[in-house]
Parts: sequence; structure tokens; C-alpha cells
Amino acid sequence: MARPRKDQQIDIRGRAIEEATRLLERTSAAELTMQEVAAAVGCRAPALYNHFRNKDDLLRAVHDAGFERLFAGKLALAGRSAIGAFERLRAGGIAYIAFALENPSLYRLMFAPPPSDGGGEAAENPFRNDLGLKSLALLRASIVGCQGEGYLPGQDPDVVAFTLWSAVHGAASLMLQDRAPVSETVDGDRLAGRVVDTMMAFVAATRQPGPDAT
Amino acid sequence: MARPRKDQQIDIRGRAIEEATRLLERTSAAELTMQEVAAAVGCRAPALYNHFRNKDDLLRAVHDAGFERLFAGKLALAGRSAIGAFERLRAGGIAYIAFALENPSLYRLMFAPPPSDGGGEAAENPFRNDLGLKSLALLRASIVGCQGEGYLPGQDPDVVAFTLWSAVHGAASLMLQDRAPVSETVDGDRLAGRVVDTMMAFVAATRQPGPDAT
DNA sequence: TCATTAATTTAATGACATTCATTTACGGAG
DNA sequence: CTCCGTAAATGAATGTCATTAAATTAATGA
Repeated sequence: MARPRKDQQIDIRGRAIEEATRLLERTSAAELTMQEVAAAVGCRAPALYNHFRNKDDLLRAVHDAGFERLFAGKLALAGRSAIGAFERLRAGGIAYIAFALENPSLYRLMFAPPPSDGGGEAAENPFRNDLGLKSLALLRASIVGCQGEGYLPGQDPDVVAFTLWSAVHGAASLMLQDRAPVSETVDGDRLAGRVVDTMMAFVAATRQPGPDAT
Repeated sequence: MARPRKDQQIDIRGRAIEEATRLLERTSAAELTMQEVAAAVGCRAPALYNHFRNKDDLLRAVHDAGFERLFAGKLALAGRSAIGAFERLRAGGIAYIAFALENPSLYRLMFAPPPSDGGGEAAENPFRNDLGLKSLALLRASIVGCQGEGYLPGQDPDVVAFTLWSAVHGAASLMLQDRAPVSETVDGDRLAGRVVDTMMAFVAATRQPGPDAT
């Protein structure tokens, strides 16, 4: 058998990304073999090379798909912006961490990406593609919104955005590696949520009595 | 040649950790081969297996050594505690990020550690060994110190410690992957430093007029 | 001096990723 | 409808590691 009949054709590329994502729930990127992916898709390993330059390229596609899911979720959340900017910030942080904890291996892959030999330098930075920029713009908008409510006076919104993102990403990352320091006062599971609360408390503390009092 | 003469013996284990750390300045953990390490040490690859169970074991040793350096630096910094708790916090954050940016591959390895097949579950969490605990305790102490100065009233020091660590780790991690969002207002290099400043501004904002006014 | 043990070495082994040459289906031109 | 070029797979190499095995030689202790 060589070329498959039209009625037996499957979208290998799409299926491979899906199946790889699924397989990553159980194994790490390094352990994942092309043969496993091929088997899950229903083809042989070399067939994958018609759709991906190499394994890293496949992993990068999974990585990108992961960001699409993450950002899509965040954008959906932004849709219901009946809530104010401040609470939107909190909701975003919680959603972000939830995503990370629910998709550990995927998240690890997303933030320890395989090297890109595609020649280009910055082309694959998810914060430089459409969805990423939109998501980042959203975060920034929430921050500007907070400033309109009297929070974070005088702060550069871009710097604040990066700081908040750093905090949630850092917390998620440490949690996933079981690097959350143990203590008697807090149990590990809720620690990530408490990071968000703490950050929000910090933001709240910056509020000036001045501007307006909602 | 088989067993080396006593006057030609070298400390393969120590040398391997050193050389691997050095090699990681240029290549990633995945690309690093046992042969490269062996060549740098001055032996053949199989000889390494007399000192490490396998490659992951070697990488974990490098990982642990990295934490020792990181923590040792932090502890040294704590020594000169002529400065107040608040400024100690800032200095710690800056030192942490500097370490990460100066040792990118090592830092990546430290926070994307190889799987431990040593059977044990928690034995290798650097925050559960002596140095890690000491370092963490130090952070906590600085926070409690800040509370004594009126900052962070009513906050659980353990949660605040994890939050601050998350922020600096997250910032370092994002920077290392070139994930720092670009903008006109800030240039990337100083962004990490500005995260620390922002976090410190947050902490400063929590200060209550009440207790004492230094 | 000799047996035992330890630290290396060279020479397998085996798991993958990746490439090659070949096969077979599809789609269009005549 | 047939023939041809192309696309998409396949099974069989290749090559690069990590890891193991067997063989070699030094140190150590009786």
C-alpha cells in the first residue's frame, strides 16, 4: 500500500497535532516518539515527514496549537466583560493558572519550546502573532481600565502587564514542577490561586483615594 | 589502558559536573551528549557511568549544583544585612534575575529538570534540601521584617514569599525564551529589572500608615 | 606473589529520528 | 479511456546517541 484512496484519506497534520497533544497528557515531549504519534494517527512514522519538517517542527505545531487554545479561552473570557477591569484581571489570572494545571505537559512544552531551525528569529514567538498580541492587548486594556478606576497610578501598563504575566506564569511553572514550597499554613493545591489573590491585593493597595471612588 | 594510575586519577564526577555546566553555556541539555562531556573531562563516555546512573542523573547533578550556586549567592547577599528588610528583598530579586540571565541554559535546566527515576518522590526538590530551605527561610524572614516595618499587613508570609518568587522566576523564564512582549515604551533588557521594581512598588503600596513610620 | 576489587576501555546493543528508493493512487491532457 | 506526472505512503536503510557487556589493567590486602 502506498498512496491512500481518497475515501481513506485523513488529515494527518491535524490529527498528528491532536494526538500528540493527547499523548502529552501522559508522557513528556522528550519521551514522545514519532512512531507513537504515527500509531495514534494511523500511519507510519515517515509519513509524518510529509507534513512536518522533523520532530521539533511537530512539537512546535503542538506548542502553537496550545497557545491558540490558551488565548482563545482568554479572549472568550474577555467577551463577558460585564465585570469591571479589576475583576477581569483576577478572572484572567485564575483562568491562566487553571489552564496550566489542567494541561501540565502541554504547558511545559509551551514554555520550554523546542528549538526552531526555521531560520527566522522571532517568527514563532506566540506573543508576536495575532492571537498572542490580541491577548496581550487585552491584558493591557484591563490594566489601563484599572488605572481609570484609580489603581496603579503612574505605572507603565506594559511593565505592569509583563509583571502580572510573570507572576502567574511563574506560579504555574513552579507548581507544575512541584516546586511550591511546602508549609503548614497553606496547602499546595490552593497556593496558585492565592498567588493571584495576593497580586490582586497588591494592585488594590496601589489605589489612590484621589481620582474617583467607585 | 584500563584502570588509571593513582597519579593520573582525576575526580571524574566533579569534573563532569563542571564541564557539563560549562558546555551548557553553549548548547541545551538535550543536545549535550555524554561523549562531549567525556571528551571535556578527558575520558570515554562509559566511564561516566561509574559516577552517574545515566545521563539524567548527570543532568540532575548539574541541576543541583546550579541551585547550590544560586542559593549560595543569595545567602552571601543576606550576610551584608546592614540594609533593611525592604531593600534586601529588592536586592534578592535583582540578584536572582541576574543569575538567570547570566546562566541561561543552566537556569532552564534548573527549572525544567530531567525526570528523576531514583524512585523517591520529593527527594530532589531543591526547596526541600538544606540550602533551599535556608534560602527560602531567608526570603520569608525578609518579608516578616517588612511586615515589622508596616508593609504587607495581614498577609501570610509564606504566600507572599511564593508570590514574589513566582514573579521573579516567571520574569526570568519569559525573558530567557524571548517571550518578553515588545513595546515602544520599554526595552527588553531592562524589563526584568522593572518587574522587580514594580513588585517592590506593590509591596510599598501595602504599607499602612499605622505601626511605625521609618 | 597472588587473588580480589575497582576504574577504564573498546566493542556491542538497541532505540530513535531521519532519509532513500519504491510503490500506488489521483487528476488532468490527449 | 489511457497515459503521465505528481503526491502521499511505505519498508528498508543510515546514523547518532545512550547504555550495557566483556575485556584489560592497576591498586590493595593477605
